[in-house]
Amino acid sequence: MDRDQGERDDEAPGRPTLKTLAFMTGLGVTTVSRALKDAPEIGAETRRRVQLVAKQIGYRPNRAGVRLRTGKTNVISLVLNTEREIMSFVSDIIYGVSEVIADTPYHLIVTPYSRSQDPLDPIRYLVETGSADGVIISRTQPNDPRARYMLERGIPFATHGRTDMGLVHPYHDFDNYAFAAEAVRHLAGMGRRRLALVTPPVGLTYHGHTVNGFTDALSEVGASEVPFNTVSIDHSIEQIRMRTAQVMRRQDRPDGFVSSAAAATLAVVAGIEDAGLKLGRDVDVVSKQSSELLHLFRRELLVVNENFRLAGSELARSVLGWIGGAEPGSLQSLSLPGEVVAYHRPD
Amino acid sequence: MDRDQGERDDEAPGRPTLKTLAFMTGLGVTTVSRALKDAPEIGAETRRRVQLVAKQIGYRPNRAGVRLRTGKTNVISLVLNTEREIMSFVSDIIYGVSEVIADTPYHLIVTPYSRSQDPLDPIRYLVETGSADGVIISRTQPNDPRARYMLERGIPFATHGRTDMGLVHPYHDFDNYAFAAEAVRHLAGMGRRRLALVTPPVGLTYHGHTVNGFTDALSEVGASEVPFNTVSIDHSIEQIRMRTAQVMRRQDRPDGFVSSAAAATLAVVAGIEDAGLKLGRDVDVVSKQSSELLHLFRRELLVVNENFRLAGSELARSVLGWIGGAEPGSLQSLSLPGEVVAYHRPD
DNA sequence: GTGACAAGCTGTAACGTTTCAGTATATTGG
DNA sequence: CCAATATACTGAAACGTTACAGCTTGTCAC
Repeated sequence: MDRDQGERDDEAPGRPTLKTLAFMTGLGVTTVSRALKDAPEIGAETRRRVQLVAKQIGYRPNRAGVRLRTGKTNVISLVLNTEREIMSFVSDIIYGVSEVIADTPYHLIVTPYSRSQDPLDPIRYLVETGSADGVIISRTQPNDPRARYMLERGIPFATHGRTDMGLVHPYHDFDNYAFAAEAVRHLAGMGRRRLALVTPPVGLTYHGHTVNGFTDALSEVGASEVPFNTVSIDHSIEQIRMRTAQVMRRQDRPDGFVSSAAAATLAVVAGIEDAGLKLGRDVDVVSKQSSELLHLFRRELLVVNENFRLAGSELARSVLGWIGGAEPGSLQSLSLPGEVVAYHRPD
Repeated sequence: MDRDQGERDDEAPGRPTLKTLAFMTGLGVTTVSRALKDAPEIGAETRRRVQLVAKQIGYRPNRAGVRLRTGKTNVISLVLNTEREIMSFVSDIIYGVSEVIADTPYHLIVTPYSRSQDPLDPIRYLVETGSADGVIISRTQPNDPRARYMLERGIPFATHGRTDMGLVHPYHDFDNYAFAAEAVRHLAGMGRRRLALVTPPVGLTYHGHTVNGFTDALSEVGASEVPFNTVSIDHSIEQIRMRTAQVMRRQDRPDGFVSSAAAATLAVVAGIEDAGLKLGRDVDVVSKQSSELLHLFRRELLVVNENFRLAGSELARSVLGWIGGAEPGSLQSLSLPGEVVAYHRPD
C-alpha cells in the first residue's frame, strides 16, 4: 500500500541491506528476507525477482545481524595447542578445513591454548560466549573432558582421534594400530627382530592404538620389544636424540625403530649416528610423515604417509554435518595407512 | 524454534546481558554500559559496584551486539595462500599472532585463497563484508595491489615483508639483504668463490632484497655468481633437486649455495648428492631456516635462523596499534639475521 | 528565592536480521 | 451472496549493544 516512505530513504553508499533490497523491489523487508531463503509462501516470480536484484547489487547478509537475531555465528573454531601441535599438522589441517568451508558462509577461527592452561579453558570460553557453531579439537584422549563437556552442552564438534568413553561423536582418525603393526611386519620382513617404538604422547588415545598395534604385531611375527618409553614424540629433539644414542650404545640395542612422527625420526637418526651406527645397516627405521621430506633426509628411511589435509577436510565435513542435523554416529571416519614405502632413486 | 520457558523476564538462565546487570544493580542499561567502560559521568562508587557484579557473574559483552551497533568486529584476519605458504610459517605466525591477541577481545580468523584466485579476492571479500578490523597479509610485492586497496579504503593492515610504492603502512620484515650478504661473506671466508642463489619467489619484495644482498656481497668479496634463476623456493622439491643436480654436473659448477628456505635446501642437498658430490667438501650451503632441523639433516649445513613466531607477534602488534590510532609509520619493524651458525657436536 | 550549572542517571532509537501475528485480495464451496 | 480458505504479502518486535538527548537532583552565586 503505502510503500512511499518517500525521499527520506538514505541514499546509503554503504553496504546494501534487506532494507535496500526492499526499497529497490518495492517489497517489505520481511518478504525480501523470505524470498532470499526460498520460503514457499512467496510467489515464484517475486522470489526470482528479489534474488536477481540481490545478486546484481551484491547483497551479503550482515553476519552480526544474523548472529544477534538467530544466535548462529557461522563460525567453526579450530582449537590448537600452541606448543605441542605438530607443525605440518597446523598448516595442513587449516587448509583442509578451509577447502571444505570455502563455499559455505562459515569462517574459521583459530583458538589457541598454551601448555600451562587447562585444555578445557578454550572450550569453555567458546561455549560460554557462544563464539562458534562448531568446534574441532585435536590431541584427543580416551576419556576426554572436552568432548564430554561439549556433548553435555549439545554443541557440535569433531575430534581428531577417537575417544573411548562409550559416547558417540564425530571424529576422524588415522589407523595408528594398523600403521604400527604394518611397520613391525615390514621390519620383521627385513630380518629385524629387536624393535623400539617412539610413541605418541602418553595419555592421548592414539598412544594406546599405536602401542597395541606394535605389540600385537611383535608377537605375531615373533620379534621382541626394546623398551623406549621414557620419551615420546612430544619430547624435544635433544631429549629423543640423547635417549636414542643411549639405547643404541647398549649391546642389546634395537635393530629397528617405529616412529610416530617425522621430527622425532630426525632425532632418532641423529641419535643412531651419534652412537656410531649406520641407518640401513645396523638398524632400520619406519616413520610416519605428513610431508614428503624424510626420504630426502636419509634415503634409507622407510615411511608411511599420513594426510593431515584430508583430516582437516573430514573434520570440517563432520562438524558441518552435525550442525546440519546429521547423526553424530554417521560422521566418523578412519583413514587407513598406505604401504610402507622405501626410497626409489629417480633416474 | 521452540519457545523457551514462559517466565523468562529477568530470571534468564542464559548468558548475562547488560539487562541482567541493570536488573541486579537496580540501574539502567545505559548506566551499566557506561560504567563498564569507565565513562567519567558515572559515579565512582556506582562504577565499582557495576564492575564488581559484572565480574562476579562473569558478564561478557555479546560480540554480535557490539558488532551490529558499532561495526567493530574484534576480528583480525590472517590471509594465507593455501598452496605456497611455507609450512612452518603458517604454524608459527598463527601462534605469534595468538600470543599478542590473547588478552584482547580479538579473535583470529584465517582467510585462505588458492593458487587460481586473484590474491585481491580475499581482501575484497573482507573489506566489502566488513569481516575484520584488521588484516595481515604475506607474500608482499613491491607494488602490492592488496596494500594499495586497503590503504584506499582505510582499513588497518600489516604486511609480512615490505612494499615499495612510496606509501607508508605497517610491516614486519626479515632483513633478507643482510642475510644473503652475510651468507656470501661467510662462504667467501671459507674459500668458496662460485656461488649460486636459491631465490625467493620472483615478484615478491624480498626476492629483490635477497638478490641485491647476494650480488652486492659477491662483488664486495670478489666472488662470482653461478646463475640459478630458473627455480625459486616456490618450485617443487623435485624441480629444485633436478636443477641442482644438473648444475652440479657441469664443470663450472658452484662451490657454494645460499638458500632462502629450509625445504629448498633439502632439495639442493639431494641434488648435490645426486651429482655424486659431497656437502662440506665439494660445496657448502648456507640456508635460512625457521625451525632447528637442518643441522639434523646434514651437520655440514650452515644456517641462519628466521623467527616466524616473532614475525606473527610483531604483525599483530602493528595491526592492533593501527586500529588503536597509532601512526602507521611508527609500526614498522625489521628483524636482523643472527650469525651464520655451523654445527657444534654436543658432547 | 531564583537561575545557572554540574553530576549522575535514564529512556529511546538504531544497527540488520528473523519471527510472529497479522492484513488484503482472490478463490472456492454452498 | 456469504463464509471459509488459501495466497502473497506486511509491520512490529526482538536479539544486545551504544549514542543521543533528556531528566532529576543538589549546589552555588547573587
